[in-house]
Amino acid sequence: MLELHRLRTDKDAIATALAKRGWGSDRLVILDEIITIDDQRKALQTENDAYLAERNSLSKEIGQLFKSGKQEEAAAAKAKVETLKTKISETEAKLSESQSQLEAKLLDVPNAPHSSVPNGQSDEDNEVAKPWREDLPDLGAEALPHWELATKYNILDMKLGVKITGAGFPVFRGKGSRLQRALINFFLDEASAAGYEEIVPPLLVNESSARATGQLPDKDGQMYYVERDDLYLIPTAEVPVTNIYRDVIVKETDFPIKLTGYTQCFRREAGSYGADVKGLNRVHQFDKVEIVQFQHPDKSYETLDAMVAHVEGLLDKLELPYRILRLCGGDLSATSALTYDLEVYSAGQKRWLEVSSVSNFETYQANRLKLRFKDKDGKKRLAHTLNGSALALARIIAALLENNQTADGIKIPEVLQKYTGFAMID
RNA sequence: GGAGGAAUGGCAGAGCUGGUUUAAUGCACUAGUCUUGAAAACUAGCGUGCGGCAACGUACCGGGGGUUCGAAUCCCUCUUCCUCCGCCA
Repeated sequence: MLELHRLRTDKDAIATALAKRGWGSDRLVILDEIITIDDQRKALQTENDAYLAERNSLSKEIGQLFKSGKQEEAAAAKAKVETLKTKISETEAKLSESQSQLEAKLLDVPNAPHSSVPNGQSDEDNEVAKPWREDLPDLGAEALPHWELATKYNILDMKLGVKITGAGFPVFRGKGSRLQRALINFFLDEASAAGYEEIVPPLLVNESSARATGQLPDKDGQMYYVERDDLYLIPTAEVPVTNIYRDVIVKETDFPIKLTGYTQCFRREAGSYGADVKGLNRVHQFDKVEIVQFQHPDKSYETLDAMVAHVEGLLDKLELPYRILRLCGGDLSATSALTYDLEVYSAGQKRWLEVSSVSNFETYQANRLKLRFKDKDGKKRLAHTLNGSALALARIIAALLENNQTADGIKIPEVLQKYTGFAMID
């Protein structure tokens, strides 16, 4: 949620920023509507507070009158309070109505994109912030996509997943499973070495948590929901890990707070079709190591760069060709102010696969989380939150299989060999 | 799943036979005095949201609802924790 105060004082700048998301004047009227509702809300509260103050002081008087035995005067005062109570319930009803209107409207406003976010409608307008530094690998016409390699070496079985659960639930086996576990350990070790505290969080979260990180209400349909217990399966470790700091006021000196967590992730994602969703390209359950940081507002963009650099380091060590995209306004998620996507080139499918998304949410997420810090003057301010995948496994495996295929089998990158215990899938 | 007990400000902990509680007190924390420095002692400050330039007002004692002129305090309900029983990797 955008901060109301910022919206009131900096409306024009926010409107300009929202235009990058394709918001025209027809949609931007919501900003003025919000301010009008907020004005009403303030007036109602002032009115209601006055009634409450009067009731409180009358009630005290009544107490005194009873003590001194003045029953009749007490009865008269009671009658006065009685009429006040009707007014109070009226204004309170209006007040809560305008509060919920305000909140509903605020939830409809996405984050204001950062000044560097390019204009654009869709993923086709994303800007290549950093192209791959060399030529892309060309394995020729013989190169197989990962789903065929998986079958050839019996390391991944999508059909078995259909039998056990349904489409989009991969079953890894043998060296495929070992590779999966190796990648998780490699990513976690790298994150620890970079100063992130490792977290093992719950995989199911309650409604408050899903709301605080912004999955609810807008992405309701993307999460699996356990109705009987009113819990949601997490779509990313971001949700439980970030919620560690819900309703927390930290010290300024605590920054940066760096957390990492490996979890399985569950996404319903009403699928697309064809090659986009084939094999591991898009699945309902996948593994991901997430990195999360909470940072002082003055330093969050340095931190964003550092997080991107961390992910780049992982890809370099895995010897995978990648490029970095700066998402345009139309492709930016509602909560993000600036997002870099890292895409890996997968030589079997001859296409780029998104393996990481690193974002700065500025105060948008912290506002719902109520994650604050006390600054030097003792004033409470919202922190900036950032997160990124480091990395999502399924597509990394897809790219590793495709790019490293040889006539003798699939080569394991050197850095992973101490984790897998083998150098070749054959 | 069954029975009983509990939930108060960063922590500990009063209040809980309803009315100067605008929540005592201690610890921790912050600033100052003293000191060569530290400790101790002393002085002051020290929860959060909303409204207000401010004074101040208002709300919050696990969540929600109710009774009452008035609720931390009484009632209902939900959640969580503790003790005991049952089941269980």
